[in-house]
Formats: sequence, C-alpha cells, structure tokens
Amino acid sequence: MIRLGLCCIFRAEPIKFRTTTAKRLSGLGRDEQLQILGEICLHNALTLKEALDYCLINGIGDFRVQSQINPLRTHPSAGYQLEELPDYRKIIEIYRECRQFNKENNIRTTFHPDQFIVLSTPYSEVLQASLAELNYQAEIAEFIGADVINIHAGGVYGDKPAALERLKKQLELLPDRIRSRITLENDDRNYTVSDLHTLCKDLDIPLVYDVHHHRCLSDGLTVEEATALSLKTWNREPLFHISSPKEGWNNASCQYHHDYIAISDFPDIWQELDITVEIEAKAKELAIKKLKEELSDKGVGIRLPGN
DNA sequence: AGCGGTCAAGTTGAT
DNA sequence: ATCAACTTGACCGCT
Repeated sequence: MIRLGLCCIFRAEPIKFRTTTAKRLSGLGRDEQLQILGEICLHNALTLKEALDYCLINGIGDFRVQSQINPLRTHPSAGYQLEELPDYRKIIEIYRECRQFNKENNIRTTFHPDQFIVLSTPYSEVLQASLAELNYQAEIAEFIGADVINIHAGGVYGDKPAALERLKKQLELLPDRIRSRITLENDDRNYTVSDLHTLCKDLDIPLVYDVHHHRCLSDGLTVEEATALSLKTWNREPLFHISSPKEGWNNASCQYHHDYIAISDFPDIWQELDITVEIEAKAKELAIKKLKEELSDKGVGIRLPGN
C-alpha cells in the first residue's frame, strides 16, 4: 500500500500559509515585530489544521510541513521563541490538536529543512545556525507528532570522505529530539544512495530515497538496488520521494519539477511496498489526485487516512 | 485590482 | 570575483 504525501502548499485550494521578511520587520520595535510574527504563526497553525483536514477528506495520508511555519524563527536579529509571541498558548494548543487529529486519522507528517542546513560544513557558524534551525523544527515536530526531519548531506568541500566524517560526527551528537527524527536524502549534485547508505546503516539513520535525484545523479545502482538499500535503513514506514522532469529525461536540466507525475516514472518495484511517497510536483494536490487515480487504475493499493 | 521587484541562511559551478 | 541555481511562492509597494 502506498501512502501519498503532499508537500507544503496547495495549487488550487485556498489554503495559504503566510510569511514575512526580516527586512519588513527591521524598522519596527520589538513588540510590534512579535505582534506580526504572532499573528502569522497563529494563522499558520490554523492553516496547518486546514491542510490536514483536506488530506483526510482527499485520501492523502502524509503531509510535509513547510520550514517557514514559524517565519524567521532562528533569524539572527528577528528570531524568537514561541513563548515570546502574544498568542503562543493558543498556537501550541492548535499544534497539539493537529497531533491528536493525525493520530486518530493515521496521517503522517514530516519536515524537510532546506539547503541552509549543512551538518557536513567545516564552518562552526554554519553548523550552529543549522543546529538552531533543526532544534526549532524538532520542537514543532514534537508538538504535532511528526516522525521525520529530512535533510541532505550538504557540501563536499573537495573531499567527500572528510565531509561525510564531519556529517557522521554531528549526527552522533544531535540531541534525541532531533536524532530520533533525522533522515538523510540523496541529492542531485553531491551525495547518492551509494555514498550514504553505509553511514545510514552504521548510525541507524533512515535514508529517504529520491528516485528523481537518483536519475539526475546516477551512482551505478539500479532503481531496484537503491530501493532495496534504502528500505533496509528504515525501522518504520519508509519514506521515498518522486517527481517528473519538466523538460523530459533527455534534457540537460532534468532537475526542474513538472506540474504532474508521469506514471511511467513511478518505479514498478515500489508498487508492492508499504511506503510513504511524497509527491514533488508543482501542481501539488492536483498532481496527487491524478497520480492516485492512475495508480488505482493499475491496481496499486493506496493507504488512505481515516481509520 | 494588478503587477513587478524582493526576500535569512550555503554550496557549487558557470561566466 | 560575481552571481545564478537550487525551490517557490507570498508580500509589499507602486500604479
């Protein structure tokens, strides 16, 4: 059974998360900044609940929460703690309601911090900023019951083994709230499944297999082999990613995501697995609807939320 | 109301 | 040395 995952936002549904910028806040007093940030965080908490409601009604069993659910949370000047926000009790209460809702309805949630989180970095300032961001996302993950915080391995710095060694060391030092949720994903520039699976096995870190990245940056493994290696790293329902290239597989720039998923890009070998597949397609919920119908037509079971 | 310019962060690689 | 590409819209400020 395949659990389909929606990533962060909607294409057609009027479910909108808000954000702001440090520049906009920079001219304001601290109280005014916190007022605005508090309004946005409250709005985003309510919007998260709306998104989860949508998932339940529409047979989507997994939702990826965007990193900016608390905008500028760890920014050097505008950053804040939840407790500083005017409505923080209400915000936390809504997160807890989301957790309960997800538990009752079998909806999985995940986080995917973006490219600025680099545990392989040799620079202590980059590392500290990365850890602060992971800590924030882990706090929200704990509130809402998310079991995955998925990151990339980061840069190479001209020496991949050394970079992997730094990554390994930092992973081992993570506090449990982060460590128990952290996963590593193969990317389309530097680190493949082949590069990562040993580290993942050694540290019991699940490997999120992105088959699109694998097709962009090959490592000699077949899709079947990479799938098998990744599956072995999971102690719970495995999480994989898929997308289709905007310009087709023969184009040099294969990294751009298409609006929809071509059913031919969905690996045959995945069809019989019990996995979560997050759908990285720009048409968002519309792409999931289409893929869900096409998979069902092929007889592939879809794990629906709701019971 | 509509549109264009702008937005925290790291790393790589093209120019 | 500089800067676009990752991804990606949402928001502000100007017509």
